[in-house]
Amino acid sequence: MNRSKKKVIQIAAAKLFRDRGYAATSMRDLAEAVHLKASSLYNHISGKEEILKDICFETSQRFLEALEEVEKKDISYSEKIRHLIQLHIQTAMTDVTSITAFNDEWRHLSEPHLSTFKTIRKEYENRFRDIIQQGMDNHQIRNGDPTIILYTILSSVRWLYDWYRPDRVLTSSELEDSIINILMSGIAK
Amino acid sequence: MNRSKKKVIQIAAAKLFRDRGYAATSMRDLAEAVHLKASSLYNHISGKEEILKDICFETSQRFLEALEEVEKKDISYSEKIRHLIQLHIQTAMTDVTSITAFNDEWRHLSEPHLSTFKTIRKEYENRFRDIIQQGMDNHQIRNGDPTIILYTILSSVRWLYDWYRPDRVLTSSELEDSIINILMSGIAK
DNA sequence: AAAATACGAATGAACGTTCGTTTGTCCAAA
DNA sequence: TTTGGACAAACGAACGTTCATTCGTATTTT
Repeated sequence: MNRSKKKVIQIAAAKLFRDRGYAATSMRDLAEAVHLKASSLYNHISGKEEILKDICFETSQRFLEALEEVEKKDISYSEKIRHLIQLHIQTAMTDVTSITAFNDEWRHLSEPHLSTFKTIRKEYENRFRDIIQQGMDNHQIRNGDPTIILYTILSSVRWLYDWYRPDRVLTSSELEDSIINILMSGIAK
Repeated sequence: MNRSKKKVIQIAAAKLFRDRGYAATSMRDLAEAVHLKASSLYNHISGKEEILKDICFETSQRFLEALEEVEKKDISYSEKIRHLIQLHIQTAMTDVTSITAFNDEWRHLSEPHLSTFKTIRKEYENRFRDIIQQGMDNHQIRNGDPTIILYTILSSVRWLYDWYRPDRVLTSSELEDSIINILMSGIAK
């Protein structure tokens, strides 16, 4: 039944990890956030790192699945890139918490999870970069170093989870359009 | 006399803060990095947070001074923005370490430093945003939400200090040109 | 229906470890 | 002779985690 309690802990943890970072979040902090004592947490999870591990791998799983779908779509390469940018923006806004772990806190994983995560992340980047490269080969994307383009895209949306809170006046699609427009067409007139 | 020793500690600390984060860096780790014992550090610094504080405020000081210079320059607004992007790229590459503290680890500051830092940072952002706004008013920059543009620019270079190491094949000016080109003109053909 | 059993969930107390920091001592340079 | 720097030892506090126990609620046995 109560599979939900683990999820509750995970979500509260993701929120704390975002606000204070993994290392600066104590199990007692986390316990308080879910109205428990620290010791009670261990009825639901096996340890602090398990939480981080679960968040990281669930998020990477979601990104990989979404990438897979984009790859399969029968659309132009620049349209695929558009979709992927959209994916990152959407994820940053709908899943404000997990993104932090995925982007920043994964380095606190210990082996063997750390290596596994790095491999998965590297694979995601490679496949994203392939799409950029193909976009260049097909004259849909301006020539340049695909790695620089990749990382610039990936990090250009990193401010969203520091900044974006669901109660903003800006709708998500306005944000989406603006950012995609900057990355695709630049800010200069 | 030995003001230099404090600087050595500060630089080693910045490096560790970048690699492991402030909270996950112990004074014993730091001591080892400068070939001292933990207790000896206190002959040169007053505590862990002082290091972080110094890094954060020295870096913000440098950014503010550079901004000031750009503001004074008699060039177009899009050229000013170009200069500011350049500033962030250059800083990320020449001062790989401090940037982390300035971008990520400042939140571990405690009051009153935290509030002071936030204020300074906010001021920097406001003046940067003003330049973007003026660029729009003078039809040099595409219309849009200046805040979105600001944060997209600021975070689009965030990958550099995770990724860039001085021993790369890519020269800094190649990197500069590429990133500025993406932000100013976009990636689409 | 009542009694016995099993189990999930929560807790306080305590564990060993590591944290940042302080203290007192020693030595070398000035 | 003074002073600055390095160090070992020790400090209380906080860390993640374990453990024995308790409570309430199902499930099974009588």
